Amino acid sequence: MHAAVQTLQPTRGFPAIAPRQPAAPDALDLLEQFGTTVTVQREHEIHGQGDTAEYCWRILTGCVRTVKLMEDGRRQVADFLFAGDLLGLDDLGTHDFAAEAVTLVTLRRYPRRMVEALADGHASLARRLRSVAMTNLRNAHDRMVMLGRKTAVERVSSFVLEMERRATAPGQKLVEVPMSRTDVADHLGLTVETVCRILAHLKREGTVRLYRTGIEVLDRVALRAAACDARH
Amino acid sequence: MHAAVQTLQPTRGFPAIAPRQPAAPDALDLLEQFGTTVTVQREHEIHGQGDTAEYCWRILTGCVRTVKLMEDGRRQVADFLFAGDLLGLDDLGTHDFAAEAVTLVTLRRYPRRMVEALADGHASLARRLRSVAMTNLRNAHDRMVMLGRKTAVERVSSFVLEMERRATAPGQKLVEVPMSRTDVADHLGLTVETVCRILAHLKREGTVRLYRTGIEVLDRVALRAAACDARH
DNA sequence: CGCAGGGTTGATAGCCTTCAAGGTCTGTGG
DNA sequence: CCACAGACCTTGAAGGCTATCAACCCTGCG
Repeated sequence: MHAAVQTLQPTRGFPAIAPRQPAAPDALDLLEQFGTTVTVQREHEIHGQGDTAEYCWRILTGCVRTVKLMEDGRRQVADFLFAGDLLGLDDLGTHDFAAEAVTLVTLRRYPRRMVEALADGHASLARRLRSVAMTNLRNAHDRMVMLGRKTAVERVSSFVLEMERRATAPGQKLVEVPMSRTDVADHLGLTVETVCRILAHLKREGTVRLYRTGIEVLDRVALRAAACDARH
Repeated sequence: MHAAVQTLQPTRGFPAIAPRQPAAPDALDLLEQFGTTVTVQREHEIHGQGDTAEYCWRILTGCVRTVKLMEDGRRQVADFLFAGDLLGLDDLGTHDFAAEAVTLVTLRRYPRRMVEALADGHASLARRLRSVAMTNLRNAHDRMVMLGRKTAVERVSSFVLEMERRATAPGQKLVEVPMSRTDVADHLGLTVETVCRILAHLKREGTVRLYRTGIEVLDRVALRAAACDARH
């Protein structure tokens, strides 16, 4: 959300997204003195599934996906994270999913041990950590409804709307969609082909326009209707 | 909407399940002085979706379901809770789902305001609250894999195994399944008919035996195989 | 220029849903 | 005690949504 900016040149490809609250005081600032800035190349791992949770991160630029794998290779993308989002705070001793860089990513890294220690002494930080976990839990519940009860059209439409909300640079019309169709499919519990077909359908209907790494929403009303009420 | 809430003593009917850690000191004990024991009749609401989060609860006996509803009536049961489980701790200002009694339920109720206040002064409680939220988050992630990537047979098999782990009285062979087939279906993202058919299938295979309000696992190896590896 | 990987589109198959009809159990009232 | 109503459960048949399989396109890159 704001983070003292590091000594890094802007990355090409994926634009930094402006923070929601430019200069609000945040209990997480307490961590700043223990932070280190790191970069991770695209498609590289930030942490693995089952890794001991030594660090947590705040995303400065780029896009991260959190992934759970089944033994036979079936994959579920739990979430996509963007600039300002937090990663790895809400884990017990080990990370229960892998985190991978979708684009080139810059992160601010904090030792979990320090987070825990500081939280013991600062109730405001403890509250903030709880709030983060609860927000993530709420999102997880929404996603359970999506995966359990929504049709393919509703899932894809919901996804586009969520990306519009979370991954659009201010003043931009274009929704950044840096992840592959496979990533989207594994996030929505669908196949690549189904995601493609539904995006093509939305395009034919004049609801969206598709670009190389982005989507433009042309008819937000129609998209919202498709997101919640695709069955007639 | 807090129907049928009354202070009362322990009920018979649904057997109490022994807590995991009989006498371990628990930071949540700090809340005990602010607790009230209440009962809720079966099929009555404990809190509604969107209610302000005034209270949280610990379940003493019975079974609770947490439910999210879509406008058109589609329903997702996020979780089933049993004796020893906590409810409503991991919400922000409002509950983002409803909690309903599946059976007659007895609860220990605590004011959220007190929880927050105590947590500010007791780091151990704050840690415990974080741990609860993180455990729930982890479960939610597992459920996302189930809903997004598992087949119907795998979901039902996983469900039976989970109930065996969470809802079996110690020394009992019978897995208590107090919720209706509809509840199970809405939990697994399936229809009632599919749940029935798959249970019947598992019965024919000799994997389980079905009773009125319970299931007996006859072949745990086969069930585990069906839970993770139903595709050949 | 050829190759590799991702994206798109088409045809077919299959899993699960939908629709329909009985069956079973429980609580209630005669 | 028995009959009956209603809710839930079970099973069958047919259809639809999405997956699977396959081919082709497009783009970036060595």
